[in-house]
Amino acid sequence: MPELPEVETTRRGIERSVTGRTISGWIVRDHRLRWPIPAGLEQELTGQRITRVGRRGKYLLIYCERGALILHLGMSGSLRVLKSSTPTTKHDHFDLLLDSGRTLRFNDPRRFGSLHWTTADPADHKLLRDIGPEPLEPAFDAQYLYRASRRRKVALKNFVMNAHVVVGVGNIYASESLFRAQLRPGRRASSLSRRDAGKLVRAIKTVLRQAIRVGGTTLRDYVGADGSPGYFRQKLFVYERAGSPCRVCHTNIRRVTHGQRSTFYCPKCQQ
DNA sequence: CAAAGGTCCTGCTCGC
DNA sequence: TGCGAGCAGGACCTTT
Repeated sequence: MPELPEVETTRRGIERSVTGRTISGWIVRDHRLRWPIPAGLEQELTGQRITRVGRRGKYLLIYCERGALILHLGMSGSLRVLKSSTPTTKHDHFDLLLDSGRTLRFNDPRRFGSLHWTTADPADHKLLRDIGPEPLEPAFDAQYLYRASRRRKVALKNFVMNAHVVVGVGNIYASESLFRAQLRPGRRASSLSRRDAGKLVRAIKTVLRQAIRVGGTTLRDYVGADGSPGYFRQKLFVYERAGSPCRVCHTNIRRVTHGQRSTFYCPKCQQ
């Protein structure tokens, strides 16, 4: 999916168009997502003003006067700001109509996305309650990651992709961050030294920040709120580069599988 | 046919 | 023996 940089790009992309606007309508065309879109939201939402657009991990938070929408883009979801008269296409699941004559439209072919409504603090929601720190916040530091990795037998790659350890790092950025930190993805998490933990934390922060700066990574479906792709794909060092020479040492990049997901690394740069 | 950016849930194993 | 945490695998989908 959309990993953290793509979700953050979407957040920034919709922020200006929706903040302060009043919701004038709600249309559900296909309620089938990871969980069915809650019924009765039209009553709930119509007439409310949107106060803020936030993000927690890969979840977008659309705060309204009397509650908040919690939206996940899943593997193939995208959220766009369009004129409400724009014709719909396949896999358009819902429209959040605004008093500006525009609409927030969610499209998701694979239906792994989700939408929840809460009148409580989203941080207390079941989906968000127990997840790890934000990778770009100071709380995510070498000491935290080092401690969290003690006695953990999983591969480092799976460890950093675990949302209970740190949020927002998915398959692309896990491989890219481990390359930048010069660490083998298949190593046991427990083998991290304090120094390695520091390198990995810095690598994750740098990679995510750089990706956000260029609007994320577009491989297939992903587009930002204005329909434009992200440009980080051109900056990838290892992801989807199996068989191609490493951009640093020219050794061929390898692809292996960890927990049914592809992992890419340079056998020379990453030890 | 395989694989594609996510993550929740289940059931098993391991170690205290 | 019992318990909880950690871990692997399955499940959910459509498209290329």
